[in-house]
This record gives sequence, C-alpha cells and structure tokens, in this order.
Amino acid sequence: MNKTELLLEEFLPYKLSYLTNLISDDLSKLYTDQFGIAHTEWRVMAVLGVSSGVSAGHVAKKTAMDKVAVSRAINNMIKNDLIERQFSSEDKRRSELMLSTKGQDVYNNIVPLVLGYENDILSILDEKERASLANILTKLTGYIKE
Amino acid sequence: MNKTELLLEEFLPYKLSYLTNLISDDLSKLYTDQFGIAHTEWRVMAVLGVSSGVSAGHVAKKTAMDKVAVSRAINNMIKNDLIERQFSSEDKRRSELMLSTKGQDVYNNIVPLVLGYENDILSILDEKERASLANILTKLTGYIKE
DNA sequence: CTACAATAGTTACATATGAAACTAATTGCA
DNA sequence: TGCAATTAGTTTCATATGTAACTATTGTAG
Repeated sequence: MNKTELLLEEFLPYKLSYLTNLISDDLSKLYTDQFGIAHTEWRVMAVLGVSSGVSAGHVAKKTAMDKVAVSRAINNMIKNDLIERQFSSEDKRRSELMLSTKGQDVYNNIVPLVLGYENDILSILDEKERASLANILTKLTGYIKE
Repeated sequence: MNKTELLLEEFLPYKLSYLTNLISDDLSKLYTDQFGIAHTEWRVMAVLGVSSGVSAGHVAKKTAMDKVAVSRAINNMIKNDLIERQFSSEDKRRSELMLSTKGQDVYNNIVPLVLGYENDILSILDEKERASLANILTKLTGYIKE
C-alpha cells in the first residue's frame, strides 16, 4: 500500500534534510566562531588533514564540492596562510596542496571538537542503532549513485 | 575507545550531508525541470498542499526555512499564479495563503513523482530497516533540538 | 488613552553559490 | 610533428541566501 498523500513530517528527504541542516549549523559554529573557517574551507581542510599533496580536483571529489567552490576556498585559505600550494613538475596544471603549519594547527584544534560533537549526538543511539544507521546511509547512497 | 582521527567517509555529518544532497538534487530535477518550481517554492507548496489558509510564518516553521526565504518564494509564486493570498480581517499583518487552481494542479502532479522517488529509494531497504531509519532520524533530530 | 514592546512580513545589502566561458597545459592520434 | 580534444584550475556573471534594518499593525503597561 503506497502513500498518495505527502506529509513533510514523514517524508524521508525532508527528514534527512532537516536533520542534516541542524547538524551542519551546529558544526559550523565550532569552526566558524572559534577559527573563522568557512564551511567550504573546513571541508577542504578535512581532506588535506588526512591526505597531503593532493590536487584541487582530488579535494573536489572527496568533498563532493564543485571545482569552482574548491578553487575559491583554496585561494582564500592560501591568502590566510592555512594552505601551501605548489604545482606539479610533471604536470604544471595540477596543484599539490598541503596544510601550512598554521593550517595543521587549526586542523588539530578542530578535529577533536567535531569528533566530540559526533560522539555527543551518537550517544543517544545504542551500538546496534549506530551500526544500522551507518549501514543504511551507505546502502542508500550506493543505490542512488546507481 | 573514541576516534581521534577524522575520516570523512566515516564521519556521520558528512555521510548524512552527502546523501541529503544526492536526494535533494534528484528531487529538484522532478519539480524544477518539469514545472519550473524552485526548491524553496516546492517546500512552500508542500505545506499549502495539506494546510490551506495558513500564514507565511506558519509555512516558515513547517519548512524550517527563514521568513525572508518564505516571503520571497511566496511573492514569486503569487506572480506566477501558483498561490493566492489575502490578509486576515482580524489581523491585517497576517497572510492567508492557498494554492491557486493552477498551483493545486501543479502540486497534484508533483506529489506522485516525489512519493514515487521516495518509494524507489526505500525499495532497497527492508521493512525493518525503514522503520529503524525513521526512528533513528527522529531520535537524533529530537536530541539535537534539545 | 498613549507610548512602548512585540509581531508579520518586506526590503536592502552583503556574501555565497553554480553554470558557463575562459586560460594554460597536456594528451592523443592523423 | 601538429592540431583537435581533454584536463586543471580560474574568472565572470547571474542567482540564491542570510542578516539586519525597515514598515505596518497589534498588544500591553502605565
């Protein structure tokens, strides 16, 4: 028996989007208020924190941001001494990005905050629910991406 | 044992946001491409589709949009004959909104499309997983809103 | 009553975002 | 080779969004 009526409160895309926005707002407080890092910049930073030397294109793929947004974030972060960039000697188009000392320091400060936040919200779920959530999100994501 | 390292792929806020964006992009294709309805406008429409005569403020609460966005969407939709507005006789500030005949017609066309989409993506989950997902999202949302 | 606070909605401005066109470098293949 | 197609990243422009200030109306304390 399929639904024929649309109630936002019970509509999965709406519920997902609502929760995502709540979390996203909370998180951005953590890095924007205290470190002046914009949302897009944080995502770039999160990639460079684990994989140094990668290109802007790689960052775009990892963050699911478009290349324009990534380009802007990167140039801004370079201006603010958070990132260092060189261009590959084999392919002068390709950038090689890494966090600067300052960037690494900011990153080291933010990571525990955001992990702490994740930990906090996951605390109302039991072990089984957490696993189930992760599993379901992965399943849905995989399916939608075809 | 808490994590001390941040891997985007395993970070709940990221996973949620990623999936939400995929779904949101798919959905917006359904109403933007075929009906020229913008994302914010669709959310307004979704509220008016089930509760007619409500105010802009009410729509804002239901959709979790801010009042400026709602105001803009409404005025645009009025311009496009999707919505009719009168102002309450008791309180001349408060608007009373309803879908126009055209708006109702567009709504009637979109609802089955978005419900069909929801149905489609939920099809890879079994009954238990669906219930679990709904339950967990509600739990998390409730907790974060305090 | 009157004046001040609160509320509904709009406008203005500043910033963010996305699509498309562009530059520069590299690759591929006739 | 050498020229078209591809790729990495940037710039431009048009649109979207959020914050704060504003208008109009209603509520309320004195």
